[in-house]
Amino acid sequence: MLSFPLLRHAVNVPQPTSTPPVTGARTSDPDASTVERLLQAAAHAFADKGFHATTTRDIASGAGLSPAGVYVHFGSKEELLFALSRSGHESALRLLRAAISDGSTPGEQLVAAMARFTEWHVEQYQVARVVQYEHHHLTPEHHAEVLALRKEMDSLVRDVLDRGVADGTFSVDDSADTALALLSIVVDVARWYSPTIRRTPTEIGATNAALALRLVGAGH
Amino acid sequence: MLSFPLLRHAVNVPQPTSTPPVTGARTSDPDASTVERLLQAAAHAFADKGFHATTTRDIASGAGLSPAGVYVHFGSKEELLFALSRSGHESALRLLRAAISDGSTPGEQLVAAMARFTEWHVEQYQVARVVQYEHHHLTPEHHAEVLALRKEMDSLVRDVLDRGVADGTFSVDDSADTALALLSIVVDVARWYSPTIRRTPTEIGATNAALALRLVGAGH
DNA sequence: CCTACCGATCGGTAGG
DNA sequence: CCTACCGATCGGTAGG
Repeated sequence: MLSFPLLRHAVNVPQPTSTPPVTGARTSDPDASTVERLLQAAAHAFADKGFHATTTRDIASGAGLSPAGVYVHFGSKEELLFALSRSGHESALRLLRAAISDGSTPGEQLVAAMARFTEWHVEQYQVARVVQYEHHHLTPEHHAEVLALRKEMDSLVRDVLDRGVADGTFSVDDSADTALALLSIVVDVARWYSPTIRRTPTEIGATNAALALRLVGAGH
Repeated sequence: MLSFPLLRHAVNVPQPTSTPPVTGARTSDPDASTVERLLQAAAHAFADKGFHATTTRDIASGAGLSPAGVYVHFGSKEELLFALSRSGHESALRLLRAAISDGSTPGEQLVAAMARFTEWHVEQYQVARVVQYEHHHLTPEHHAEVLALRKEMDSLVRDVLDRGVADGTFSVDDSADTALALLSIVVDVARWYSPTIRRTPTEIGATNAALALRLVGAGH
């Protein structure tokens, strides 16, 4: 299991100092494993230019490798996208599940899910962009695998809404429509966010959590 | 001024019958002008595969032209994207302004803006996808021109919110954050919508308008 | 608006 | 994991 999408943790690990200095266009952490560097460089490039506009040479040089270096670790450019997309979806799903299990009421669960999922979209906005906007470029088989994970995210949110309606804390017209709108607010962060924006992940997460409570009629 | 982004109107115009039958991969209305057919074919292809994955040959054949036919009307692939993106932004802006001027109260204006802008994203989802997700591929000069139009859309929505707060019908914590969330709900339609979805544009528009009222504390 | 074409680039492979 | 390379494709142009 790749730890890559949760770089916040990896960054706090003690750093070996035996690595040669970074040269050229390398954009990824020189202390990470080669596969992790490739995934990081791919996330960077795919988020910035999109899958098709990114060349395997961009990714290779971003990871500090020769043009053919990608093919030592991945069979094709699409397989690299798949590895990145799948691990990104799995991280997001774990995060959502953890946030929901932290809350003891539907209101707390909704707030935790919106805040933490939003924070992830900000902190991992390059991975999030690939997760949300590049999965169409996968092969049909790989796409199907990722779509199953996406449906699971949707269900998790809808289930929180249904529990809140059942216990009377939420009031929504249609839980599927409302879940989609909640996810729209979060997913769209990956579109508009840029590192030049001053607001912190926590602030953006708190804003989206408050908006979510309004949307389910529990905003006061 | 191109009428292209409002095809609903063009389709109701009487059709001349002197046009030769459609052959090959043509995807656009054979009765439209060549420039309009190129813009239609480009919207189709850019929305489906993205700017970089689309070849000028895809667009040319979609419009019923030879591979070099694009360059009779546009200097480059990017100029074609710019023409499409600009006319799409202008249509969207006109639509938003018209919807807002139709309402006499902030509540009516918000409902009209959300419903009609959402309907546009559904009915013109290919143009909307290009408008919302492909503008990064423009040259810096063209990008700046389009960003000005995007800021104007944002201001229109924020102004409705501010008027509703001023007259006491809305209650929002921060009008900029709330305007962004409202636009997220609309823009995200271009991501998730597909023609296989059964709900009509009117239904989706009404749903988003109702969600918007909840978000501004006027949902009951 | 088309045919024919060019230079550049790209994904991927051979063979160390 | 690299050097060297190949076949295919692409954006764009010449010259009708």
